Amino acid sequence: MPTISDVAKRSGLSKSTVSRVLNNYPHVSEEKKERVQKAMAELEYTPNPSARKMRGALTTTIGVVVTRIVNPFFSYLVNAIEQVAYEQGYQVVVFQSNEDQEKELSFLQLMQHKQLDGIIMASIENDEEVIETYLAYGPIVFVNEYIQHMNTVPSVRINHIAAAYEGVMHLLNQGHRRIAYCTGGLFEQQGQSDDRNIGYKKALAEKGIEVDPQFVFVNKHTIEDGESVGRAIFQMKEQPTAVFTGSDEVAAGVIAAAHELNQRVPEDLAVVGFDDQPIAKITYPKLTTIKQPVDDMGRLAANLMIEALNGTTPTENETVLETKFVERDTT
Amino acid sequence: MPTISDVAKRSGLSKSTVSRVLNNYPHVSEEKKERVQKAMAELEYTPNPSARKMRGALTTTIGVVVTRIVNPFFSYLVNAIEQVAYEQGYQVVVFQSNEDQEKELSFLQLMQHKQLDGIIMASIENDEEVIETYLAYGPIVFVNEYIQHMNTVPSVRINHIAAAYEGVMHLLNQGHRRIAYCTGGLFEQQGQSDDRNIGYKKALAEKGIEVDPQFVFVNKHTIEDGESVGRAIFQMKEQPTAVFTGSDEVAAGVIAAAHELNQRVPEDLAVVGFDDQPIAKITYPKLTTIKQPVDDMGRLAANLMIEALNGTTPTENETVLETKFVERDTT
DNA sequence: CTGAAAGCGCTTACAG
DNA sequence: CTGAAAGCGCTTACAG
Repeated sequence: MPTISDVAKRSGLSKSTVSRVLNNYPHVSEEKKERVQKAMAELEYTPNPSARKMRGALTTTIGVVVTRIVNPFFSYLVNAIEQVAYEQGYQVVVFQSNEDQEKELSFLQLMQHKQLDGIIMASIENDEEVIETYLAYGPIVFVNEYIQHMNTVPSVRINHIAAAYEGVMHLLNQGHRRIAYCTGGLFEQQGQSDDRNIGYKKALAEKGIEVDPQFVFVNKHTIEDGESVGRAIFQMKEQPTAVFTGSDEVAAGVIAAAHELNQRVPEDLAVVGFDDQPIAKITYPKLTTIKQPVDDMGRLAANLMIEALNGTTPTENETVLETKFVERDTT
Repeated sequence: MPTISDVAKRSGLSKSTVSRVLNNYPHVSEEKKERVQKAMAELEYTPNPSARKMRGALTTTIGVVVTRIVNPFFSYLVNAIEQVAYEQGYQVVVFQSNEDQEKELSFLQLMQHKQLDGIIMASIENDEEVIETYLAYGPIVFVNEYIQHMNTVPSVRINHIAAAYEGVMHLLNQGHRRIAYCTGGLFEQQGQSDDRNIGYKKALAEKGIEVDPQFVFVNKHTIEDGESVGRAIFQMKEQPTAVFTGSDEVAAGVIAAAHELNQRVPEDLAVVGFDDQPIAKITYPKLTTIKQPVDDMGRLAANLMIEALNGTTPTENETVLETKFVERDTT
């Protein structure tokens, strides 16, 4: 591997000068600049990133934390972030926390030694106080998740309350009164994860309907989870006539369970998904769902990060994107 | 950030000694070792990875190249690799090539400056000669894809020929004679990507059936691709009665098209997928497919890589895993 | 505009 | 068993 000294020797100039053209330092004469560039090309020289980092230079690497990359929502989000980052000359490295606080912490730590310039968090396991500590080492951007009232970190997200409200209200307007509800989190909790719950409760309350605890399913994420929810529903004495799920995958599982038990969707059970992933179009019937602008979210988060890295103070500290109710055939 | 000098000062020893305990160097007295460890703990010292890399030390980072992370096959593969790597103290960073040679090349280059210890390639865009060059900088392992007769790089894969043969033969045995075929690649080409084509042709040949070029769809990857394939099939004068697809996603798209056009699966068109991804269970009817042992593939590839990094010559240079034909309701 | 020198935080012969 | 010193490949004041 050729080093900066090799380039200096070959061009007959000093390492300082080579370094200056490498970093687009303004005051280098055109002539020497060309000599250096010629030498770099001939030697196929590429700077050693480790050496640069040690000098405190930027790494042009952005970290993205997600819970699980096999979740399509996250893989599409990462994809969008990567697109923007790549255009701007940044590399992105993806970290799976698996909802493990310790793991997430170890990723945050990578900023300390300049292995990462900044971190985009699409999931949050640690507390506000902990995360705040790492702000000293580089910018952090929240996307998808956020922490309420924490304005030291810019966030990009959707209005979960409104999205859930809209979905549930759609079912109510269709005449449904017994509406089951699935969430990936818990039903009684604090912070952002409670937003969809609030939307559900709000819609019900407006119609004077009380929440039936039996109809609430917590901690549901996968197709399998959805299947078991479906089976549970169809076994109930007083069955719900509709279910609002937290993700297209759970919804797809519910529909699969309906087929299994020879129940009709939407006649016996209406189903609303969340996300509008590709699978929403291959369930049968096709899934009514709430479209998240996942590409926009990723792109905006990436842009916010790059702005922060360039020292620009972000114009928006809290970007809330619109969701879109997509009516298909399961309602 | 505390440095090695801080630890040396605090423990009253030299940097050399600190470095030795850091690297588990054998000849350090128990007493000094403890003093160093105490100082490290008190200072919350963590070594600077950039400085270590510059000295040529391992980075304990493994790169994984895939075409697109939004492809579930790849996200599950990455997930499995990461699990093993994490247990062994390695970090993995994922690279999307988007089937771009240049991009892939830039990832390979990261080994040159020790940013990456080794690379697991789940997709291959560059030629054998190019890839071979980078072997000088670190180990490479192929998983999923491979290059025929290239025995300088260990590979983990399935027998694509046998898998496709089995799927097509299943249809033939059911009496189908007009069997369409979708591939993610081309139909006439060389190397590994041709393997499934060979299996298809072989099965047909055994029954004395000629390939109908009209029935061959190339370059199909997504659900949307599958839908257009389905529409094309149902428009044909002499329709195929079955289709063997290259992925569950394409198969799901075909099924969606069938629903749209009021055609029955499998009565009007039998469908076989490939991969056995989660979506295979939520199509209606449930998808008959070929299960790839994606977790095993990922785990084995990761283990091969770690062995290579530890200087062990791998026992197997070419690991071929079994696929499993999973009959559900679309055939 | 250009170069010599110091230093980033480590590791590793070389002595002892 | 332990330490002083050199060096990995860069960047950046400091002079000129």
